[in-house]
Amino acid sequence: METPRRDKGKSIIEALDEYVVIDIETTGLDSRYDRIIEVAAIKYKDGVEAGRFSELVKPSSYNILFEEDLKDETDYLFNGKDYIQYVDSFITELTGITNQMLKDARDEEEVLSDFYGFVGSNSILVGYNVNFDVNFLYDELFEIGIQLKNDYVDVMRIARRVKPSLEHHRQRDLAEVYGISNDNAHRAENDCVVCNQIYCRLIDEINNSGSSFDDFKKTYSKSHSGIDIKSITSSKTAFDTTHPLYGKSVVFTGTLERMPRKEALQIVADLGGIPTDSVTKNTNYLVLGNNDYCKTIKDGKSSKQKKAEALILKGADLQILSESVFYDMIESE
DNA sequence: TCTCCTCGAGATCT
DNA sequence: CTCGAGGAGA
Repeated sequence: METPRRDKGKSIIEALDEYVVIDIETTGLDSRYDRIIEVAAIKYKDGVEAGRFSELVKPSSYNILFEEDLKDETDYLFNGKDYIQYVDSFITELTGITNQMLKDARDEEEVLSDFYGFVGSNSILVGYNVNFDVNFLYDELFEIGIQLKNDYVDVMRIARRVKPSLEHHRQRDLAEVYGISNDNAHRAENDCVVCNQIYCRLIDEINNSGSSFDDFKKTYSKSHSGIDIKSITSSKTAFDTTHPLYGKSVVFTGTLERMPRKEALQIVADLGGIPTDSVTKNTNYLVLGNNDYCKTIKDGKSSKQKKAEALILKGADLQILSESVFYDMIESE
């Protein structure tokens, strides 16, 4: 069971003059199972670098290999008892980071604590598909008692809008388009430098296009669903931690009878729950409103409900509630 | 037109 | 996750 990322910062579109570019390398793509192996952050102020942090990370967990798994191309360590592996050969190939390098690195608690100290709690983070990095960092910082709340600018999001004709919008593609050298790709510090150059070039391009960056921002402003889920936060600081909705991720489907969805989401937040708008493995409750009006739903079940039912079959910690049960829950405070 | 809600398709991070 | 397209209702 996982806990939702409470109070995680939100994705914003901004042309900042003060920010921190971040990048991490990890043992894989899945923040539930993989670990951070390198972190980097570079501060910029008014177009000038104002500090740099870059360090390898020794993960808190590793694989133990059996004798028969010791292939020539596999990079492993022998600690006197077991053959251990932080990273597999794919990651070593991709990043150039070896098990030997990680063995000599500081523990993740120390590095991440220093990293957060460098970045600060009020800075705005900039990165490429930076939600990936923020999720890993949120989870690993949370383990050492730090909550990462910084808002972040995803350069990839801007790149897609500025260069819609490009076939791909990977960091390396944008680097190529702008003629930015990318020799040390997939080392965190290098990727920060490259990401920053792409960010600056994109901003230049927007400002030179005849309209302002504010105009550019407006093309995002009308939120897609009508509800900006991240803007729903609780004004309270203390919660009843025994309330059934406390710490739970809640999703609504359909139209509620008694109140607009936005109001219901606000109530969830005020009870210490986490308002969410899509069903994932992290979802704890799905509240069913009325879907009668919606012709696209043929068999009476929304896609959210179907997804939730599938997750429940797989043993997820998720309950489907009727609207009235939801009202009972919020009134039993 | 604006608000609130839906589905489906398509990328990127290591 | 993000975005585009579209229904329903006021």
